[in-house]
Amino acid sequence: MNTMDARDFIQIAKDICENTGSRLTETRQHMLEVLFTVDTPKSAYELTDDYNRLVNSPIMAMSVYRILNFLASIRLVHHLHSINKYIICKHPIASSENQVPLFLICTSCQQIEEVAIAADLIHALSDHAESRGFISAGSQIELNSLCKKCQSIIHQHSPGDLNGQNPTNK
Amino acid sequence: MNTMDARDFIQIAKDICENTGSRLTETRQHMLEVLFTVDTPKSAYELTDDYNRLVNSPIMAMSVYRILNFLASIRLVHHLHSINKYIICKHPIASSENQVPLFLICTSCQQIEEVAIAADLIHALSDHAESRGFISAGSQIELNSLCKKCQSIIHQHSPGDLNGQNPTNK
DNA sequence: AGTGTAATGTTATACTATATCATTAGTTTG
DNA sequence: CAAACTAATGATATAGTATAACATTACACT
Repeated sequence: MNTMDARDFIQIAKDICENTGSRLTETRQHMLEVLFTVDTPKSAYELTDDYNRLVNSPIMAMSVYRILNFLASIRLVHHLHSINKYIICKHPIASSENQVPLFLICTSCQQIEEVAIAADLIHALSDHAESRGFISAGSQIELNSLCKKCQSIIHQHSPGDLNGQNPTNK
Repeated sequence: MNTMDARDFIQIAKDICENTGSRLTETRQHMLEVLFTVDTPKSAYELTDDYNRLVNSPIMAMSVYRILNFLASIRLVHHLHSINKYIICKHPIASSENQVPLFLICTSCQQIEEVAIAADLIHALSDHAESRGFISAGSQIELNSLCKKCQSIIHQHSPGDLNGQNPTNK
């Protein structure tokens, strides 16, 4: 399905930048490569470490934030709010079509699946919004879930508590 | 629509606590009253200030986090990840029914509307999850939107940019 | 009253994010 | 080509968010 390599991403990024008057600088390009390599949600500081491990000229967190914001603005990176981490966009093409990213986030092991779904599927939701006077502004949807692996693990240990909502202080 | 007052919330909280072996302490109760009073999404530190303004015996942020986590675990408080703020649950009854909270978040003024929607409406989404081996774990859905007021304001100033995704560094 | 546990107090610290100003690197224009 | 302009990054400081760890208090149950 996802047969794109890092070069494809960089080419797409270049195209977007040309169309918007921004530039795909060396650091931005390196960051894309790092994101493509790690391919798992990471915090900005984790990405700073990854960058400095994988790229010769070091970078600071401040710059990483700026670059992540930039890459998110051209929709090549997603910020997953519910776990506060960043991940490369798996379907950069879909942005031109009528699609919305759906993120399945395993609340146990934080494995992610990004699925591009038809925007129609959230029409029922945006209808609710409109009935309240809101208009939906193309937000991604994050679905707390359990991946197959963690389903079986948790089933062994505590069948019944699938959402970690037990009242507790810890 | 929402005719509940603070006492109703506290009664519900008491019932939940009785059923789960936890306790609705004075601080927890006060926090519920504060949340009910402010009735707008606030950060944990903002709530700390509010609490200390409204309640006589002072509290520290550490305790606020613990109490917010507790109240979220019994679903009387929602943590809105996309803006990283907390708000009281407007539909505490719905938890027993087959409903899911949908949050309309105005990305401009951060006004919130909480709507309880039928869980069926997100079946199409959880079907996607299942096809990937994930099972959905009752997550809330946050929809970035624009409220009526901000729609007109933004329409006056920059028609066309409704989602703030312009590539930029600022 | 004594024991066990839940909840909070207290202090410290880790983690996340942005403000600000200086500098560099392209781009445009004369 | 040099001057002027703007985008992007470097560098430092600081704001804002969250949790760890241990002490203490309050309630619950024999």
